[in-house]
Amino acid sequence: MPELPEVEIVRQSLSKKIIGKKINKVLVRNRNLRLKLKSSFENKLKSRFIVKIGRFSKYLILELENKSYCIVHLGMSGTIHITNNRQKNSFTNTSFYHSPNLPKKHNHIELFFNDMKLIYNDPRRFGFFQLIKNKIDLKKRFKNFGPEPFNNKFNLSYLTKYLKKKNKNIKSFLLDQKFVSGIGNIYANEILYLSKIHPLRSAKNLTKFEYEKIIRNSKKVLNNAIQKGGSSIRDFKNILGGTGQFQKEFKVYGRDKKSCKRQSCSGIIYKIIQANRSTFYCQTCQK
DNA sequence: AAGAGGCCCTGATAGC
DNA sequence: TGCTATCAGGGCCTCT
Repeated sequence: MPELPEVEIVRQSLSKKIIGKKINKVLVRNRNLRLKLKSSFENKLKSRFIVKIGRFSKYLILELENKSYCIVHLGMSGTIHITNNRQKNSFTNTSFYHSPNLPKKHNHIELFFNDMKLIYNDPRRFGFFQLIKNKIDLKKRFKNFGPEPFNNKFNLSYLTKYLKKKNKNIKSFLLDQKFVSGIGNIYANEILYLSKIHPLRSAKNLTKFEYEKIIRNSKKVLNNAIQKGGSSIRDFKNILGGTGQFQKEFKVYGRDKKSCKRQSCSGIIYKIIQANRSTFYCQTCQK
């Protein structure tokens, strides 16, 4: 599911709900997430206050008042919901309460606050919670990650230096978190479309102008997606159970055999498999 | 040592 | 209807 924009939406909405609140109780139903939860997990969170909710790349970072952290990754199918914890299954948001998509299975972790609880649901269990004891370790955790597209470090000299010596296609690099953090399969496809670059092009052979387009369009696509509340193609829900709207703006993702949305282009969108992932591109305007 | 490929897991959908 | 196969937004590990 979640690439940087979706995680940012969760961060923003969660911030409004649980900052300053105390975790009264921690309930774990399934410890076998991508990272197995240790037996000390509950006690390290219990009675702690949440002072801030940050985000790096596709990771949520809950900061606690004792300067430790809880990293949350949503994997492919993870969602976080906030509900009223007084009445069982009574959701604060009525549209969610009536939603047929109300999750029942796979609620693996619950954090109880005074007036509400946070529920982590993840059918595929590719996501995880990870406790980090201090700021130094937090820094270490992300030391091998490339900059986010919004970071000034993601600039022309960085791209040139990084890509010129390597032999891979540009799509693979956009998905490579060591190169750039936060882009996943949907947005990689959309960025290359906007940049009119064929996904199979060798990264080192792109022109300076094309590197600049990638930098510009990475920011643009992710910012637009955040503004639209993220993309919901199957699993993604915000914390009240609502869907994002950016999927309506997809130019290529999921548009196999459909016509190119560029007015001046009469091309068709093709789907290929690249590094085990679906790639969508316009045969005509992406060169 | 970069790069390709397999794998973790469940659920939705397509095809027979 | 019910089976099997395929695919899904991520990232880590292994092998060459």
